[in-house]
This record gives sequence, C-alpha cells and structure tokens, in this order.
Amino acid sequence: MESYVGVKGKNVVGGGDVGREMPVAPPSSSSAAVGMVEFPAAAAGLGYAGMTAKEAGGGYQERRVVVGEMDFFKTAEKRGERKEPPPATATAAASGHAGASPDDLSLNKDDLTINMGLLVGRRRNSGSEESIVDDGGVSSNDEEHREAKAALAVTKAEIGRLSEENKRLKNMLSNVTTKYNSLQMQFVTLMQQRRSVLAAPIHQQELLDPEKKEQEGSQQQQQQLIPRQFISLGSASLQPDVEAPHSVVVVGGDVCAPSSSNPDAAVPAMMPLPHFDHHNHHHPIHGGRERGSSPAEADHHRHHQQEQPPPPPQQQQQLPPSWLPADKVPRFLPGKGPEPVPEAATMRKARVSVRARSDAPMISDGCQWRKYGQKMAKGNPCPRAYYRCTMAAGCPVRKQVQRCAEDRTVLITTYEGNHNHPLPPAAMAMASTTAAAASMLLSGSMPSADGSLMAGLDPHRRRRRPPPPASSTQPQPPRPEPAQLQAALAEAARPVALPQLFGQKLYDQSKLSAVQAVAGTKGSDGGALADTVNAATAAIASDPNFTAVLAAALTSYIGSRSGSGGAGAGGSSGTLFGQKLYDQSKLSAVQAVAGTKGSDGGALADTVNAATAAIASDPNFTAVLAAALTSYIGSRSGSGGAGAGGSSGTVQPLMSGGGDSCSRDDKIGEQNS
DNA sequence: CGTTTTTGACCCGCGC
DNA sequence: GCGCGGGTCAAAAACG
Ligand SMILES: [Zn+2]
Repeated sequence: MESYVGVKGKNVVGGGDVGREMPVAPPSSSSAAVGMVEFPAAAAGLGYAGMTAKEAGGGYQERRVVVGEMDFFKTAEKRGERKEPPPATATAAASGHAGASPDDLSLNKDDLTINMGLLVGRRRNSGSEESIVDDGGVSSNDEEHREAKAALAVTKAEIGRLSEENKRLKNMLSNVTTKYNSLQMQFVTLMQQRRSVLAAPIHQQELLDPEKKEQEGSQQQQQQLIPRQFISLGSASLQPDVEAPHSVVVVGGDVCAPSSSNPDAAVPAMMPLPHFDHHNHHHPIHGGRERGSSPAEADHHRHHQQEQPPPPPQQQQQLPPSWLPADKVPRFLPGKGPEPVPEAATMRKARVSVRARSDAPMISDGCQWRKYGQKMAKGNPCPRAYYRCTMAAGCPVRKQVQRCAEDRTVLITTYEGNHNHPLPPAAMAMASTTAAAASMLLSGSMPSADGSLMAGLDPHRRRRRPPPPASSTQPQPPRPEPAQLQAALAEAARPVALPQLFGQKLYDQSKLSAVQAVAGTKGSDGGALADTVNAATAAIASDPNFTAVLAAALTSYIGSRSGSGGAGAGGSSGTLFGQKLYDQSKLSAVQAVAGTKGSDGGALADTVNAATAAIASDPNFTAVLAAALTSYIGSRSGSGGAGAGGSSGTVQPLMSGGGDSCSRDDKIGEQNS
C-alpha cells in the first residue's frame, strides 16, 4: 500500500516502498469508459461553449458540429440549475459511487437520483417522516399527508422532467460523440501529416494540415486565436488562483510524440514530469543502463524505431514511423550514433508532473505500475520511486513519484512516455489530463514559456503550497479505488465535492494542488520541440482521451473559478455543458510552461506554431488549451484573483513570445521542491 | 507459484 | 579522467 507515507515505516525516507496501490480496476471501468467517451463530447461542448464561441465564430471554423454542442450546453445548464441546490449532496452520493460508474449518462442519472433522494428526504423530515412514507397506515395529520403527497407528485414530475432532459442530453451526447469521433479522426490525420512535415525542419507555418488549409493561411492567426481563447477564458475564469492546491505540471521535456503512436493506445498519454526533474531534461528517464536491458523493454528502446510491436493500431496506424522512434530512441542514440533518427525521434518524451496532496503513496491513475527502483534525491529526504507501467508488456511509460521535501503532503508524480496499449477509462482521465497539460504547455506556453511562465509558476506554487490547509489529508479513505482514476486531477478531492465532468466525476482525494505543465526541449533542435508538441497534440487528438483531457482541463479550469466564487457567470464553470464542476479540490491552476533547452529560438517557434496549428485545428483542443491557459493565467496573475484583463495580458506574452527557453525542468524542479 | 518490492550495483551524462 | 548525481537492472526477498 499506501505506505509511502503511512504504512511502512520507511515512509519518509523509504517511502517508496510500498505502494502498490494497484490501480486496478481496469475492468470495471467499462462504464467509465463510456463516460470517457462522452466526456469528449462534453468537453468539446465546453470548449465550444465557453471559449470558442469567439473563436469559433471568428475564426475558425470549426467543423465540428457546434450545434450539437451548443445544445448540449444549454441543456446542461438547465440541468445545472436544478441540480445546483443539491450539489453537495449529490456529490457526496456520487462520491460514494466513486466515479466509477459514471458516465455521462450515469452521472446524470445519479444526479437526478440524488436530487430525488434529497427532496424526498427533506420532505419527510419536514413533515412527519414516517407518516409520509407509510401513508397508508399513517394516521398522522392529513395535512401532512397531503403535503407529502403533493411533494411526491412534484418530485415525480420533476423526475419526469429530468428524465426527459436526460434523454435529450443523451441524444445530444451521442451526436456530439459521433461528431467528435469523426473530428478526432480528422485531427489525427492532420497531426500525422503535420508530423511528417515537422520532421523536416519546417517552419512553423507549414504545419498546417491539409484540412486546415483553409485556415492555414495564417497559422499565425490561429495562434493568435488561440491566445485569445485563452484570454477569454482567463477573463472568465480569472480567479484562478485560488490557491488551489492542485497542480499539474507538465514538464515536457520532450515529448514523445508518439502518443499517437500508440495509436491504439488510447491514451497517448504522456506523462508529465514534475519538477523534479531537475536534470531530467537531461536525460530523461533513460538512465542508466540499458545494459542488459534485456527483454522487451530494451528492445523497445533500442529498436524503438524498428519495432514497436503492438499496437494494434486502430486508428492511427499510419503514423507509425515517426512516433515510434521518438519514444526511446534517444537512449540508444548516444551509443550508436548513426541512427537515422529523425527529428521526431529526438523529441521524444514529454513529461508531465502532477502534484497532488495526498496521503496515499501514489495517486491512482488507473494504470498498473511496477516499482523498479528507488533513490534518494539529493534535495530532499524523501526518496524518489521509479515505476514502470505493467499494463502491457512493452509499455514504455514510466513514472517517478516523490514527495516534496517541504510539504510532505504533496506528492509529485511525473509521467514519461506514451502507453502502447489502451488505457482503462480511469487512466484515460489522468492520461488525458496530463497529456492535455503537456500539450497545452507545449503549445501554448512554449513560446513565451520560459521566462514568464516559469517565473510565474514558481512563485505561485510556492506560495500556495505552503498553505497547508488541507493537511487534513489524512487518511481518510484514501484510495477509493484506484481504479477509478479520477486520478490525477480527480483524485484530489474526495472530500469535497466531486467535480463532475461530463458525467465524470473527479475526486480529489489527494487534492491536487495545481497542475502545471511545462514543456522543455532538451535538444537544441528546434525541430524536436516542435515534434514534441506535435506528438502531444497528436496523442491528444488521437485519443479519446483527448476529450478527457479537455474535460480535465476544463474541469481544472472550472474548478479554479468555482473555487473562488462558485460558478462564474458566463462561463460559470459550474455548469458547463450542463454539468457542474466542483472543485473541491480547488484546482488552483493549471500552468503550462514550455521551455526549450536549446537555445534555438527557431525551434521553439516552430514548435509553437505546430502546436498552435494542431490546437487550432481541433476546437476541442483549443478549448482545452484555453482552459489550461486560463487556469494558468489565473494562477499567475494572481493568486488572488486574477483579473480578467490582467490575465489576458499575461497570457499573450506567453503566447507570442518566443522567449528563450528557459529552463525547463531545472527551474521547475527547483521550484517544486 | 507468480508477481511485485527491495536494494545494492551498474551505467551514463555532465561538470570540474 | 574523476567524481557526482540520476536512472535502471536484476537478484533476492516479500506478498498473495
Ligand atoms: Zn502503459
């Protein structure tokens, strides 16, 4: 178990040891999966609703069917209103379920159910409880009876209404989902194309995809657009800061593009790495020896390019080559020099780090992990644990888990690599989130990244963290079940409410404090960065997770907003899409930072462009980005709340800038610590 | 009996 | 070239 902290004594130091949390639960998740699916749709909707409107209108087109989304949104709102009252309760109930079940639909149902229950309960209480129930026998006051009946009738009516809405929503959802899927496919295709393009040292602009051509004209425009979105979001959300405790940081050093590679893998996931990395960038995970690296893994690494087995490519098979290499290639490269590794290869991995407050040794992300190492980090007393994904044979994904020296309550989990297998729904959420974060970071922040972002982030983080407020973290029931996955983000908030995204619920047991994403490019190659971004994008796009990601992003965003105030007006985060998100966890902010190690500005620019393009292409993506940005901004802007305007300003710089990169991980890491 | 954790050793890149 | 720090390997132990 969870021992990290708790169980085994080592904990502090040794903490690593335990842990096995096994996320387990993959299977059950089927329902979840569904939810995921829906998620996307929802997400899309959100994006749309929230941010896009502007953009969509303005710019881009968007093929997506907005309409559907729009509708969704409306509906959702309705729902939201009704529900609002009971939120807390509902959440609680939901929490009980754990998010497992929830699909969108499910959620809805749950919600409804919950509401119902509440109502009933009230009534009873207010009235004479029993009497109502037993009406038959009860002799109590007739009046009460009547009242009760009336109440029941009302309730029933309400339920009926809700049911109808539910149906409607479902229909909408399906529509949206369908559309989403188609779009996704398109997106993927585009991404692939893009990659190919990127591979070559192209300039940013080229990225465009055929489809986008239309837009192509000005990628720049697109970029701009994006920013705008962010901005807009930002304004909306603003608050952000909130101290939210959770943060996800994506460090992307390199991204592996591959996400897509995993085509199948549904989740491309990239995992992010946190700050820890100080050096990570240097060599990400690879570490040491491959020496024997025997088996599969080794092979993978080595051959990556060559082989890569598995994937049953569902959708993307096409991409293959490029990404493959990316993953691990790097490792070997050194030795062998002459490999043709394309740029893509260079890029490789993006790391995403997720910070969460949790007692548990590990956050449940829905994947199964095997610990393969533990080391004391120089900086802090807490050991860093190394895990490898065991969901699939050759899955290259690795993660590092470490506690902050400062706040032991903060658990920093860094993910690296893309899964080469489909992820369970739960995992999806995380993955998507991280991926999204990463992508976001990469794309958005890259440009400005360095400096500004980084800087901004740090401060915030530090500030916020300290507030231990929640130390409450105690053990409660920590792991709900890993399975769920609400993971990453979600994890957090258990206690509180559960934010529900589109039917998904996020729990924050751990209380993620913040999500930050940072992308760094190790190599100097400009291309690499671009690749990374692309990869990220691709990954996201390709996967259903994408949606999830978006959702996550949104969620976080929302959460941040809500935290402060509750639902915001326009966007009121609360009800996006009709769903309400709660942020118990208080996502404070999502930050994305991209850093380029290399000095090349050009590369960075390209990357950015690419990312932008990618994003632009997909409305959802945009939305996500926007969300991410927003949150980020908000956080930056102020802890206190950021003003809309202010935020926007901040943002822009980022977007536009090309700054140099900064420091990538290092800084980050430091910050974290 | 299989799988995962533990843990010391090894490898690698980097800075000096 | 040496030492440092990070990351990984793999044998042994621990679990279930
Ligand atoms: Zn995996």
